[in-house]
Amino acid sequence: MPAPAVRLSTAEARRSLVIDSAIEVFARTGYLGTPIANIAEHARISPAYVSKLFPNKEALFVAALDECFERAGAALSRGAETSADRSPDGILNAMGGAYADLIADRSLLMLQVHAQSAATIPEIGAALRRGIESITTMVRSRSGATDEAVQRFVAYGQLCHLIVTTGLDDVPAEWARLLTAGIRHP
Amino acid sequence: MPAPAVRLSTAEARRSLVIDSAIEVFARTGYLGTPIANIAEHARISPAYVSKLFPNKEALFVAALDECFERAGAALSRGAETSADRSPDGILNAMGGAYADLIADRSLLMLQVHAQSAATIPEIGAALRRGIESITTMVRSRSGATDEAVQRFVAYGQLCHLIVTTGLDDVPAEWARLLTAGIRHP
DNA sequence: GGAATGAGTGAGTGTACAGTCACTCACATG
DNA sequence: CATGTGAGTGACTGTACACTCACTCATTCC
Repeated sequence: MPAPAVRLSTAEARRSLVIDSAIEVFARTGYLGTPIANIAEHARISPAYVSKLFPNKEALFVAALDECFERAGAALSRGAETSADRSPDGILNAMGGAYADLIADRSLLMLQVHAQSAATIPEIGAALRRGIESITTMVRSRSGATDEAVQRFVAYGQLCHLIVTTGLDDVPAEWARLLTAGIRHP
Repeated sequence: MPAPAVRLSTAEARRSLVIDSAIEVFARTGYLGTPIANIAEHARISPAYVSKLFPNKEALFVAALDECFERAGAALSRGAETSADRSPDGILNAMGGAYADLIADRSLLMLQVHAQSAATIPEIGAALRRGIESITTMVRSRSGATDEAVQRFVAYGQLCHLIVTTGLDDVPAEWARLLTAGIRHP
């Protein structure tokens, strides 16, 4: 009978689901702080099968990080497309807004922070550089902004990471207000 | 007279030495990635005694982080004092230079990155906020710069962290040059 | 029906590590 | 010399966790 033309591998589907879970759970507790078993539980799968789908924990983290940058790039791209103001600064601004929307749940952002902390593991450092490269080049080419403006865009993105990791939003003090002023973030 | 071969030191002196070691070793391998035994070895002391000097690993990390912000604050303060240009921007600039000198060895900087990754542990998050508060308020009061300029100062400091953790200096590519351009760092 | 393939797991194994505890030894004081 | 105090440690305990392996079960194909 007209069975599916291509035999779909359920393992591939599982891999995607596990990566989704990995992004969420790694983001919460970090690379070393997250047992594979917690990711397995979140994906409603046995720990043994996670270990069968990925050669080791490091590879799973890298896969999650890659996917994270994939999504961030897509969001920035969408932001650039839908910007009403077509000037370089206008497009940069729209991209910033799209990024802020994307990280309304903090998983993508937190995963980057954890990756920075684990960047001495060669594969993780390499994945991080790949991701930053893809973001940087895309921001530059899609906005047409100057090098200085792109650098500033990234710098304020990093400030945003600091604000979120330390929960500065909820600190009712002058110095905290100073740091968070005008920064779009969750 | 001739000093005895083996000299017992006071617990207070030991604590300082252990904190020095902790800054260096934690900076290299992170909070969860660093066994207490490695810090003990670096301090030429038994692991058991480290556990006697600090109630637990978390407290040791917090002590190291506090000391790290202490040193950073002192460096910024020195930078502000010795600035030839007494305008707010000139002082900010001098502080940036002093900070860049301080983190020539990357320990202080890396420790902050690891602290961000471990900030969900309440005591570590609190220590991080304390440190950032002290830096921010001191930069503001010593430089007399506007809120916006202080915010920018911190944002580019965070960019500097990104550059160091990912080793962007050693990446010979256009996008990497764009991000590192004009940033003073080790 | 029955063989082959591949999804998925339970029950381990080995190891690393935080924290403890009973102890030894250095030194100051009377 | 005797004794008290505090520096410093070796040996241990309990636990958590990455990864393995022999296995079961469902589906597909002949």
